[in-house]
Amino acid sequence: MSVPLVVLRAHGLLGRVLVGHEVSVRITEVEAYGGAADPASHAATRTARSEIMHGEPWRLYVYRSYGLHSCANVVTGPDPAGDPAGDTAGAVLLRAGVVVHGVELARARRGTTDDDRLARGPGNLASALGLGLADNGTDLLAPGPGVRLGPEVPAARRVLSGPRVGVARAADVAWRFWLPDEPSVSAYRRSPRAPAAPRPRTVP
DNA sequence: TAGGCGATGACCT
DNA sequence: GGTCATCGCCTAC
Repeated sequence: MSVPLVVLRAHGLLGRVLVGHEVSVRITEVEAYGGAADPASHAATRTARSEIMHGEPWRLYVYRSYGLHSCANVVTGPDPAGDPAGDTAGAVLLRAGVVVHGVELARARRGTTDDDRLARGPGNLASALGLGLADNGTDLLAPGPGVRLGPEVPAARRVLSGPRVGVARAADVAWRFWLPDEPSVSAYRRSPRAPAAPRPRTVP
């Protein structure tokens, strides 16, 4: 079985720079979400909000969580190899990063001077970049000012993976990826609504 | 149209 | 470790 496109895209985004509103972040942690077949994905139910996930790849999908935090995703587009219908609307949630440009502005937006925590967690990352619902649908590859992705970077030599944070469904799918030895990577927390984790068969 | 939920994060013990 | 703020969506009626 081939690796889903969204997982390849998630790996490719690690180490890449996302330029926001006068702040740039090097991405250190991501989560992959499949399309209709992934019950944890917003694309599992096709609604007005998730419609963008079924559209063009490399668009920014911003949604609001708990009424307080904005979370930013990169739409990866259909995966013809993964679904004969080509209708697996994948997206990669940007979970954490390191501010590499505009640190002062990011500190002001976040209200902290702890640089490791400026973009730690999806809500904080979006906050540091100044991303909001107004940025939803932005073409991340379009040249010029505005939110966009920096150039591709060589694949990371080592990428760690684990279960996705905070999801109630498909909570044990290890589609969370992060770079080792990065203090900006957020801590794992299982959703209280997720069923109990399977007991590991061997102790590492 | 009303009610409930959630891909969070900060704070408290 | 646990609790809770807070509001945009989604679903059911």
